[in-house]
Amino acid sequence: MGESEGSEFPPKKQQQQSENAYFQTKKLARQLDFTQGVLPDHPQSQPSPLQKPPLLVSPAAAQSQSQSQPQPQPQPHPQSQLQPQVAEIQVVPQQQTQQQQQPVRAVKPESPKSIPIPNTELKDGTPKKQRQCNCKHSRCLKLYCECFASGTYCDGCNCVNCYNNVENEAARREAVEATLERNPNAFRPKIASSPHGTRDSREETGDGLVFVKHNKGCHCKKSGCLKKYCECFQANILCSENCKCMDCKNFEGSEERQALFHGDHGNNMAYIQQAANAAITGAIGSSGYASPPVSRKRKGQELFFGQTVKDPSIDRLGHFQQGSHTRPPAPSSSLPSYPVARAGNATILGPSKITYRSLLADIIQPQDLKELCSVLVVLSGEAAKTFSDQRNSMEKQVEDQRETLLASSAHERLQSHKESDADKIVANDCSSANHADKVGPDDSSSDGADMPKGRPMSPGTLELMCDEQDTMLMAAASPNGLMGRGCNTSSQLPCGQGMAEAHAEQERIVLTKFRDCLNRLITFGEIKETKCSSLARTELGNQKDRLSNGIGNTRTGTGSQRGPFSNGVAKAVPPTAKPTQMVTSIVSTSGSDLQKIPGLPQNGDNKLKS
DNA sequence: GAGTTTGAAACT
DNA sequence: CAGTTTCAAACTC
Ligand SMILES: [Zn+2]
Ligand SMILES: [Zn+2]
Ligand SMILES: [Zn+2]
Ligand SMILES: [Zn+2]
Ligand SMILES: [Zn+2]
Ligand SMILES: [Zn+2]
Repeated sequence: MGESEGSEFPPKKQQQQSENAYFQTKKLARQLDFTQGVLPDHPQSQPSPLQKPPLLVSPAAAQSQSQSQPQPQPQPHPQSQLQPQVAEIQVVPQQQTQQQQQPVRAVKPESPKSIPIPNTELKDGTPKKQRQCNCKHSRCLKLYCECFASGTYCDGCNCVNCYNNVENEAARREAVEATLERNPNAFRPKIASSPHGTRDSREETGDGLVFVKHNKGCHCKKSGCLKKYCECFQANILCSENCKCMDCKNFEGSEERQALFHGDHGNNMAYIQQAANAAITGAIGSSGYASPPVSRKRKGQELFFGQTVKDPSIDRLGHFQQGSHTRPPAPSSSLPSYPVARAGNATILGPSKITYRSLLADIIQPQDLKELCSVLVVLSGEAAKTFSDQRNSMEKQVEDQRETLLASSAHERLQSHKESDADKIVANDCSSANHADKVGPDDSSSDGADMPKGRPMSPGTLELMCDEQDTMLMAAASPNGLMGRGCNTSSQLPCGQGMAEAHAEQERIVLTKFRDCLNRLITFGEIKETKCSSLARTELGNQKDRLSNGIGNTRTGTGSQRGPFSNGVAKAVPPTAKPTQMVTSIVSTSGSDLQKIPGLPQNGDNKLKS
């Protein structure tokens, strides 16, 4: 019992310090419905394969701005796919490498285990649910919590003493701040993309593939990076030079790795696990961690692929090693890419030029809007329903509708990108990045910006979408039965009066939600502003210095070769992800810097009031 | 479902 | 920054 109790909890320890702004959210929807009260609750409606719900705004911005991009990622296409929860990953476009691997999807949203399904009726076939956490001691306010880490509220989770919800927004906000303080990129997407221009290694280039890498890399010791314990593996990406894993078998050309996918057992997880175990065991057996590492594996690789990996440098750990152990922050690599990126991504806002960009730019993405619309629709329907008829059965209907709506929107999204399962990739950059050249030491690498989902939308677009909203509303409503059931209640109400009231209620709810949303946006902007300014101050000095040499430094020139050895890119093939798609999706957005902002501010002074 | 393993995140 | 502890998921049985 102790723990479970919830409410009280000792929260404290960490929280003392934090204060800052925080936000991030992914799912707007959830937020919007601020209430679970209103909605029946089920969170899940997640239509998309993506993980959690949608978000509207992204906080990333703050981060992004802050750092320039340390990383090299030039890349062009920011994508929007979603990715697993991995922490940070970068994607680079590349050529195809392996075809075979695709079978497995990297991210699988669902866990095999039993999840309590909140929703009930999901059809089996389609999973829609987003994943639910089972946190017991973190209050879902630490990155340990997948929900929190992904910027979403817990919804339908099995957590104990959860504070990651609207009701505990204040606490959550603090936690976010603290988290960001610790790691400004904490909520960033884990993936970034970059063009990989060179095809050096791969002969098989197809085109358009994307190279993805985890920004921070993994540090696995016993999994061989062939189990989901490994974030790289889980994200379906190859380990890269950013990884500090031991005895890594998650690289291109790895026999063990190939064995896992061989065939396509796409779904057959059991098989994969087994194979992974065999691989791991085998390796260990023969050499133990430290031993003669390379032997088997490498050989195999060479044989199979010959050149690819080649000598480079795989150290005993199986990594590429560049210099020697520590990863060279790769000066070269980081810098270089910059230029490339630009080239590749023409669309990006001007990296080089410093143009003014609204702090709020790109925060709202198309999908977000859709989500918002969907949510509002649902709310509206629900309100109407509630108002007119409070029968229990209705809940179900609403839910279904909601699910449907979300699903459709997600579906759309997907279609445009084509699959999504893979990951969210982001490109980098952004905006603020302007300063180009900064190269950070390495780590921060990320920076670039990754966004989790989608593309940014301009204000104009947003406006346009408003109309669409109406349309969507109607369209969505009628077909699904919102009208038929929920809405219609209002419209069909016998008396006009009831209807009017119902409409009033609907309007109230919708507007309220929207207001909340805007407030959040405001808060986000404020935060971003703050960060920006401080950043600017901080970096001004540095920048100057760099400028002098900086740009000039192009060691990289084209980027084609970034590193000493083949560009450092990782090994790469994303099995699941489809390269092409990714690329496509990525493109559109260039400035993705924002992440989602979770927070909902409700307090501010300048916030909108209803 | 209980128990173990694992590596990220948090903490010191 | 390294070493340790905490945590929740992945995995095993
Ligand atoms: Zn949680
Ligand atoms: Zn949760
Ligand atoms: Zn929770
Ligand atoms: Zn790993
Ligand atoms: Zn790795
Ligand atoms: Zn690895």
